[in-house]
Amino acid sequence: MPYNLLKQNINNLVEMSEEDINRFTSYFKPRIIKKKDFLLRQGNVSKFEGFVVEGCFRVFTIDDKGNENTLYFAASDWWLMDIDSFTNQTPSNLNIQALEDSKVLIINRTDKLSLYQTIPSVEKLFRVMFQKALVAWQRRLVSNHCQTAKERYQIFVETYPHIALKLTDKHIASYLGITHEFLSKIKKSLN
Amino acid sequence: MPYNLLKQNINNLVEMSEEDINRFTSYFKPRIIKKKDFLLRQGNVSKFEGFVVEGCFRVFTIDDKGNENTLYFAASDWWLMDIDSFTNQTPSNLNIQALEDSKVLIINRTDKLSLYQTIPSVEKLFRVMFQKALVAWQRRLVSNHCQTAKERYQIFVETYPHIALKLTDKHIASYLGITHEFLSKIKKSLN
DNA sequence: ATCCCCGGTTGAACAAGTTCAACTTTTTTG
DNA sequence: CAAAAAAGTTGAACTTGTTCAACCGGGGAT
Repeated sequence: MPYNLLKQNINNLVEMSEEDINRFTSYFKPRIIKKKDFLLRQGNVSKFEGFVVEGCFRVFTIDDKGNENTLYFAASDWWLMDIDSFTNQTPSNLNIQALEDSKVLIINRTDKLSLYQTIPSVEKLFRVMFQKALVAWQRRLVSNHCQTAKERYQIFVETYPHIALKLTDKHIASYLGITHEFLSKIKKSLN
Repeated sequence: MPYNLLKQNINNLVEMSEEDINRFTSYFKPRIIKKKDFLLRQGNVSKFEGFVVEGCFRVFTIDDKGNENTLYFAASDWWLMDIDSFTNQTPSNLNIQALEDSKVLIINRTDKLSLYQTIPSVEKLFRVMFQKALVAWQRRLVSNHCQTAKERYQIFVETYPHIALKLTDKHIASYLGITHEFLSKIKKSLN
């Protein structure tokens, strides 16, 4: 039952009536994404938001110089969206790619926008979700400024050991904002 | 009329009835903060959220090694809060200090929490506000990973020329995540 | 089974940013 | 106004992280 995971996730964020939760989640459709396939490609306009039931995704952007930068990884129980493109219907700066065969629940934009209006607790759900995410992003920036790449690497693998297992060093390096060569040297220095 | 600026700011975020806006903003109390005084100190628990009417603030944290890191500056028309401490009532990691004599509108925690429940459009207001802020923080992290300090400095002064004028180089350096000595060398190289 | 492509490793030269210390200039305060 | 404090500058030595190029090894596609 993939919907149980979603419902549980919502329950951990806000108190919401059984009825509201059922109605809200009923708009999500399951979708299978094969390894290496894209849920969203840079340049396209995002029409959906997603919740990962199984598998793992990488959300990254490629800049003018061709550098890949990973914003975050989304494994089971994580949300997946390009807020900017979804909200403003502008071309996305993000790529969302499956790192392994994955299962997601998808809600489309039209449905979500109308649910904001018809189920007030959905506003609260996302207010709380964004609020939590904002704190995490602020912490990450400070961590980037105050800690060395080595420290950030250690904290990352300690904090997300299950996710780290699914990732190549290239992915981790692009998340930490360093080259994969340098990450290799960091790992060597840790022995 | 300081409340007009606040009302205008809200109107730019969401559509809200005259009545709701009036009721919501009526809970904000004006407060004067003198230059160098603190609206919040690291270690204390935040009981308020604020909106800057006049002046300028710096929101920063001091880490274990004694490094100051500036999360953001808040001049007129900006919101000012420690979301984490306000939400979870945990000791704050942030300092909020006035860089010049300033005027803010303050809402206390009890009032805000009850307004979330009594005025549904307040949920929406903050959902949209946090959503926008989240996009900005994601962009800032990518910018930090993909651009040099020199590039980030130039973009900062171009994007916020009016704020940059009020800041010392130390403040700007701690926002960019570099030492003030290095910022001095960057500025020299730009002549 | 084979090929090859991709991920990871290593080294050397280099660039970006830090540290510390000494000094000058500007701002604050009594 | 004077004195002191804070902000900014500069240089030299150092650390952190990058770039490029060469090499190794294993897993996927055919």
